[in-house]
Amino acid sequence: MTLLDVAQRAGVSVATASRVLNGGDRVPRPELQERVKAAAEELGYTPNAQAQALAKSSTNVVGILVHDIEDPYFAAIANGVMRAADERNLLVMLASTFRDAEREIAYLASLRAQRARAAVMIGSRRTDAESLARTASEVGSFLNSGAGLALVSQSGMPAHTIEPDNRAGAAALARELVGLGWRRFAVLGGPDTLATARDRRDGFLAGLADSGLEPVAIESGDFTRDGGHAAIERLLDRGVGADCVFAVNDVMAVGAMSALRQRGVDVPGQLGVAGFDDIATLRDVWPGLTTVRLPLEQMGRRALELAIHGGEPTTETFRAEVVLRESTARA
Amino acid sequence: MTLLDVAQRAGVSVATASRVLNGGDRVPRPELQERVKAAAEELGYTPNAQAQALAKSSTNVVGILVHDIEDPYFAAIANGVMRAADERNLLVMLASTFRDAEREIAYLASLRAQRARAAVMIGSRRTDAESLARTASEVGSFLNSGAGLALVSQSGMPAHTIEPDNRAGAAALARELVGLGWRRFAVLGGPDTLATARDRRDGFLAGLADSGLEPVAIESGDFTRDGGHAAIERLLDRGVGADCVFAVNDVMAVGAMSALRQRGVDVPGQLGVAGFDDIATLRDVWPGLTTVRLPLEQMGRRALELAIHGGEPTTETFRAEVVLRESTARA
DNA sequence: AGCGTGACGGCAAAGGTATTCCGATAAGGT
DNA sequence: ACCTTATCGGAATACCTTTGCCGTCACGCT
Repeated sequence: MTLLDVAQRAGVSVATASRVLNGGDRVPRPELQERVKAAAEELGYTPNAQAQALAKSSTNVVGILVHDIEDPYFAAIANGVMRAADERNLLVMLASTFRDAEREIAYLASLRAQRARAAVMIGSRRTDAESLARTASEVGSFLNSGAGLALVSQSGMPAHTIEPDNRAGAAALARELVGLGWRRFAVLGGPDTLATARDRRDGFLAGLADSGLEPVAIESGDFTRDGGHAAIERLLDRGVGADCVFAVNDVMAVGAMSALRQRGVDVPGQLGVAGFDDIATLRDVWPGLTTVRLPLEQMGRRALELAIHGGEPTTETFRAEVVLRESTARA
Repeated sequence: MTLLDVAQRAGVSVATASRVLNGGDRVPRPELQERVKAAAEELGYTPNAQAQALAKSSTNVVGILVHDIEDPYFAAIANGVMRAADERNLLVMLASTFRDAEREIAYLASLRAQRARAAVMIGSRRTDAESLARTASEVGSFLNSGAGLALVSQSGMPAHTIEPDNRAGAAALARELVGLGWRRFAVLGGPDTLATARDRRDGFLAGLADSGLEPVAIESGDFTRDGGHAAIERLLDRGVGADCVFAVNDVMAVGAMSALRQRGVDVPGQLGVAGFDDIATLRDVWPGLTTVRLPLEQMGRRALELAIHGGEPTTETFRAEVVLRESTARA
């Protein structure tokens, strides 16, 4: 089961066997190749990846860190990373941090211990100063170990960064909605510590400001389906007279639509609803959700490319595109 | 950066350093522990996981194989596996096979090369004889290497198996629907090579047969949203007079509902729709989708437990539970 | 014929850690 | 005071592969 067994059975040295099976720079005589390959086949030999990694001091493992793999947003980006990894014959270690900064740091350390070639961290950066500092420290160690790193939606670290243009996308959405005739907007924001949520909210506000408008209400909630559900209920209870509501991501928007349905509020008849992300799984909800599309898979692909390529830290911005559907149609 | 560096800085041997950092059976004198820990801290030492694995000839890596991580069905199960892995301090290598049997086999071989402690394969078994045989062969090698293995929805291999009770769940759904007053059923089946799709279809037919009913039509399509969309269109074009349609999974059902909406067919007024899986992300579609709930996360958890526990091959069946919602409500 | 050159196989070291075994030291018992 | 035993640190070895280097052999050229 070891290379030695193969070599002995083929009647050659381990060096020769290794050279045959690796197809490296030096290739043994055809006859020996035959013998070694046959021996490996008969014995069902599988190289020990750990030993290879140790000998070569490099691996073909890359890591992906997501907050929650069940969230379709992360799944879509991770999918892009995995496709790119597959094309390069890289193995993927994927960790779900369950939105816990400690786990994120611990996993990054594990990846370093594994001598991973590169890692991609997906998720919104937090603005909580202390955990940010500890993450930054671990990121520094990781990069110091010689591995590549790319961040998605998480700038401020000395690594490659993929940044969706949340502000511009949200601003464009605001302008489109105003163009449709909506005027009295409410915003369902996320936690203030999530930069993504903030950027989208602020971008939307900026877009409104272009038309001299201000939102009639801003309500914050979790960045999840239930967060959107709860936030809109609070909004309705407060009785602000909005005619259109913008949720900073699709799952919040869907949660909000569900609450509206329970309360008998017609969408878009009584209230328009818009989201952000254009999650594929949610494209069939009714009424179709107006949203802002992000090229999630492509962002994942590119993140992996940057991570394994290394080099000077780069920031690449991906444009977002407004998608108008029935949930904001005007009569 | 190696253990030797730490040992030298602490003025002890590598053996002692290893013993301190690992907390094995023998524990050095407290004073030395202090010194070693301090040295490790100052140097920012990270053990080389490859070298550890080589020395111990065992790893703390487990693998997950899914067909498509973007499919919420797989994501939910994988999530359960990852939670269980996290609790046991295991690292997860996740591979998306993109529904390609070759990739699946190759990944399993990679996992073997990595000396993974265990693997969980999620996805419907195929009934294609040839690829089944090759998979079985690789599964045999994998188990032979001493690693654990559990399969979800994929019986017929000599490994632990987690089996959702597709037949019973579909049959129960059929009986409930009949109880509601539906009579003329159509079935949107999946590819015939997918055992999951077949079992659900056959279970549904058996449930109908209990009431002496037969479906008015069976139409097969891809196991995806688009598959459901296309299948129902073919059904409508053929003009079969169904009053209720059962799709063998939720994403197909949602695709079908979308097509019905485009064609102006009211759900459930003109046609009832039911699915299978109770995907969390789709619980907010409207009208609410009648479906059969599977404890997906729990199945994932259990799969990991069985995989790392090893022992004699077991089969555990998880019960499914009918969830009635608006998509099959009778006026 | 002699020498240089190139090709090719094998030996051995390196890569970092866990662990067995041995020697030394200290403690406890008679 | 001497012997036994327990304890603990360290040297050495095993884990498996890759790869630099050396020796050999054959071939071609002068």
